[in-house]
Amino acid sequence: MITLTGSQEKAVSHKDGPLLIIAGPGSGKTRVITSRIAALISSGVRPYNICAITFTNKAADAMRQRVLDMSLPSGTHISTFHSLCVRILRRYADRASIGSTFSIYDDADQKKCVKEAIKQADLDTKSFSPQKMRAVISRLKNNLEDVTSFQERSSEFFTKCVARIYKNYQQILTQNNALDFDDLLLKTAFLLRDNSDVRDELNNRFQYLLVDEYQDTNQAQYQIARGLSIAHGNICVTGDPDQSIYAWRGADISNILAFEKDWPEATVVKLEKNFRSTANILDLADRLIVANKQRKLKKLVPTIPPGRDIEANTLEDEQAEAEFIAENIKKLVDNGANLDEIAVFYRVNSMSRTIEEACVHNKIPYQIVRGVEFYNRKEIRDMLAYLKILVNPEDDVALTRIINTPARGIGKTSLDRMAAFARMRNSSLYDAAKQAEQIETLSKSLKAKLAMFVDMIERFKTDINGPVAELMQRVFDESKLRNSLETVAAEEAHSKASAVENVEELINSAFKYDTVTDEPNLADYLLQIALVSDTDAYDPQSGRASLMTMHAAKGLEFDNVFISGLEQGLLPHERSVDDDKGLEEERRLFFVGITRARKTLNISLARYRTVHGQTMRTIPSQFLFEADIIAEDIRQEQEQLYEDDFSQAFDYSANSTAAFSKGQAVIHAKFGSGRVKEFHDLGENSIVVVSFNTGQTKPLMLKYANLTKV
DNA sequence: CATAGCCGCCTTTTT
DNA sequence: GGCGGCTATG
Repeated sequence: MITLTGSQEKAVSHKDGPLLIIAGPGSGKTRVITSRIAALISSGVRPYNICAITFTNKAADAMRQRVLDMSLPSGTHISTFHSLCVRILRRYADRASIGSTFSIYDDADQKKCVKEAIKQADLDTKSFSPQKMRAVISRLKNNLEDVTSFQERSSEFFTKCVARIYKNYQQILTQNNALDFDDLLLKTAFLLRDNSDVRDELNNRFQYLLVDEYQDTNQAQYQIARGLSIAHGNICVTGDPDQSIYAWRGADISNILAFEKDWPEATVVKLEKNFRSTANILDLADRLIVANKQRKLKKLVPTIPPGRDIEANTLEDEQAEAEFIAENIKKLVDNGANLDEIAVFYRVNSMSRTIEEACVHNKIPYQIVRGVEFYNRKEIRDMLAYLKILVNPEDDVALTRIINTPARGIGKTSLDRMAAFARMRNSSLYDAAKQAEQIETLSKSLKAKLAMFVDMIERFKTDINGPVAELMQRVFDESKLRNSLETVAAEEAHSKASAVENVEELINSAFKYDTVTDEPNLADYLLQIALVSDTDAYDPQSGRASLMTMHAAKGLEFDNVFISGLEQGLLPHERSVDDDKGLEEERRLFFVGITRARKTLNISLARYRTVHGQTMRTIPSQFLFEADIIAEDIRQEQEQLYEDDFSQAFDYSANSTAAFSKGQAVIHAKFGSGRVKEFHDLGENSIVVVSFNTGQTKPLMLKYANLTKV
């Protein structure tokens, strides 16, 4: 039997009208949401009329499971914003002026299209890098700025160029009958804004709206939530401004701060008690987060005794750190801990490898919760491109990818000729392939090859309505993709997890989809899989330790947590420290990491770390000092180190030509030119701190840095 | 048209 | 250090 606190009770039983739940970490927020769904249902609301929106698929799955566990009648819509938008857009495709069989483009597809858009605008990809332009366009879309409004707003040369790229990019997407991730939100927001009948219909369909992690909604998501509840005002949002860690993706913390202004009659419930972590852990989290100025004052109220002290340790390098973590995991297990209850967090995915190796070495079973690595594999993308073209023949990106994969003698020249033909006819590449006979520039043998290709695709197409796994198996075999992957694998027998196995894993997941879906079909499967990331594969009962980024850790909790890499440049990350906003978000990220831990928290850093092939002396994270975590240990060590450095530097530089003096202009192979800011002479371990012209300041180990004096 | 080899580019976090 | 894309060669 679960007892609710007074404020939880209030949040659960609140019925009509807007409700804002400000909930700190570990406050039982998810339980409150599910209980609220139950309360709504028992008061007579049909599950069908309830819509709950979560931040990740993983969270949606967990909530669905909880609803099941409570034996509630099914029918409640539970999904992420993106999945909900896909459903809405498919249903109202004509109203939104999009084809109902649209492809969803991810980052890599987007980048290809942006590159093409830059070329079409006669701009060079050096001054306008596809990567950057992609990010700029993404940001514009998240802020609901469409091509027209951006064009009107741009007056300077640069922004005008961006506007042209944006326009071309959007045109390319339309031609391919494709939407990118951001379009899913933007098109839905505009659909709701511009069509009162659609809005009314959806308000009637979803009479109660719940949005979790509201602090991480961006402008587009905000407008969707508002549009979906404007008629009835039955919108319940939960969030914690201190856990906002997606501003880089357009998340707007003011959405939650302004909720009471949007809905003046809103009921506000605060859940401040923490039922998760020991008082020691919460103390630390509190000490850290008070440094943030952009926040509403809030204190974590512990309900659990102090427990174990927070551990903090400095290790020699990242291998030693990983080894240290692995050994401590072993100790925990020896003392009876369950591996499911152990997690290692880091700032960037690339740090997983060292820790993974240490786990292997120490025979610790582990699972890595990665971003999108699986779906970024070449063989997976190839396979999915085959499937996409079956559903959406307009998808030129998919067709370009597979028309000669595996090699079937249709090279770049032929593709260019087809593209010219397609442009003339204003048709797709696949259409050009179909009409190959009429393309005069193509040789006879090419026409035959294209006919065979088209024939194959058309044969696959007959099976798109029905179970997916079987079709995928066929495509894999008959396209000869399997064959070509096997050949490659045979040549390099030592290759990693084989490409064939990866595709088979994909087919397995499709088989699962077939079994749990009422009317499985390829179009539906592709839309679903486009929104799935590896992160969703996290299995809370795998019997293995979990390795993940702090972003991926959002919403999870573990008895024992390790946080690694507490170093300047890493946490806070160097790309985030330019302004206070970025720094505060990094602080919140660390806050999220800390508050995942129930019982023990183990923080670590390395003195030396090799990043991108450069071994560098690290500087302990400012957060350690701010939160007064390892005051003595590290502070003493730091002071000692710097004293040693300076005295030696003084002695050494007096009679050495190798020494770098302050202000010396230098050139570095990677970072370009800069000036020496500090020089710590430690013999062969000397460190030069250089402030580069790029604006970055880096401590470099002399023996690795390969610096040239100018 | 295919292949191999080289160059240059990027590398924060994710739906 | 890894990948995609480009170029030179067969």
